[in-house]
Amino acid sequence: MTTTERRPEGQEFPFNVFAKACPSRGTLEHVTGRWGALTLGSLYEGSLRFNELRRRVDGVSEKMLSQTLHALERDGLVLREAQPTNPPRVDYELTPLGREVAERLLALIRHVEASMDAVLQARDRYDETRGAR
Amino acid sequence: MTTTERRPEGQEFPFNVFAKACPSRGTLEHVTGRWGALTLGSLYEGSLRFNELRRRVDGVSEKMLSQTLHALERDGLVLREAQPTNPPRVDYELTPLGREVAERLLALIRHVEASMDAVLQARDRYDETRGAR
DNA sequence: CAGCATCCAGCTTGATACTG
DNA sequence: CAGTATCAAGCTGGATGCTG
Repeated sequence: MTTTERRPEGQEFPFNVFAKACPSRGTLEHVTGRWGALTLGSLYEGSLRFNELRRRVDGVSEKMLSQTLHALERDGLVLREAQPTNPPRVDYELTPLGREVAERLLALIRHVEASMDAVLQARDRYDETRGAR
Repeated sequence: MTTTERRPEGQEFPFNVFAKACPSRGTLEHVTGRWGALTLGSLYEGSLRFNELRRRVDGVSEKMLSQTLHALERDGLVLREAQPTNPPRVDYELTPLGREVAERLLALIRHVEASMDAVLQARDRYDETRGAR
């Protein structure tokens, strides 16, 4: 009856991203954040080394990539494998959980990419009608 | 042959979110941003007024919600319908395009929520092994 | 190669006050 | 109700320099 009810009966999740205090909101932000999304998307195609990732994710800084990878690793979405060689070699790959998440994420990304013509047209219309403000 | 090839043959999209300059990256950020995601998710269940949205999206400020709605409206994902009544009444709802995007987004959100037990366990493991640094 | 530590500019955000 | 305007503050994130 309350307005906070958000789940169909009998399928209640304990976690609700719409609630400020829910930890799922933090994980969603790691996943959908600017660099998190692109990192997961890149790793979906296979494991990559640090600097390979850096090149794939156009525009990411070393610091941000490192930070992003730590968050994703801590959340159990990315696996870090360091070879004790010289020079050092570290491979990053998705965990099974990371793969599931990345699949959904990529479905979203691909759909956004495929919608960009419509989006750009919508922007033009919007800017035209209210452009002069 | 180059490392920038990211699409299967014959199915090339003109927009690639992995490229820094691609406008799809901006739209993806509107969609997946902290408030964008929760706004789209809320509107998926039906049209809502400004302050209803504000209550649904726990923690959003007036300013951020307003800003978020503008971006989503401009991208053609949200429709703003203002009734010229007094007091004013404004309803926000998803466009067909917004609906398609929100569907993918919600699939992601639900999966993250459903994975939180595993995520929390992964965090515990991570903090335990490297916690003392 | 694969990072971490530090510094700091600037953008994002939240609070507050005000308008139609 | 449905916003806009303004301002301070804090966090994000880039540049730089250094380590193993």
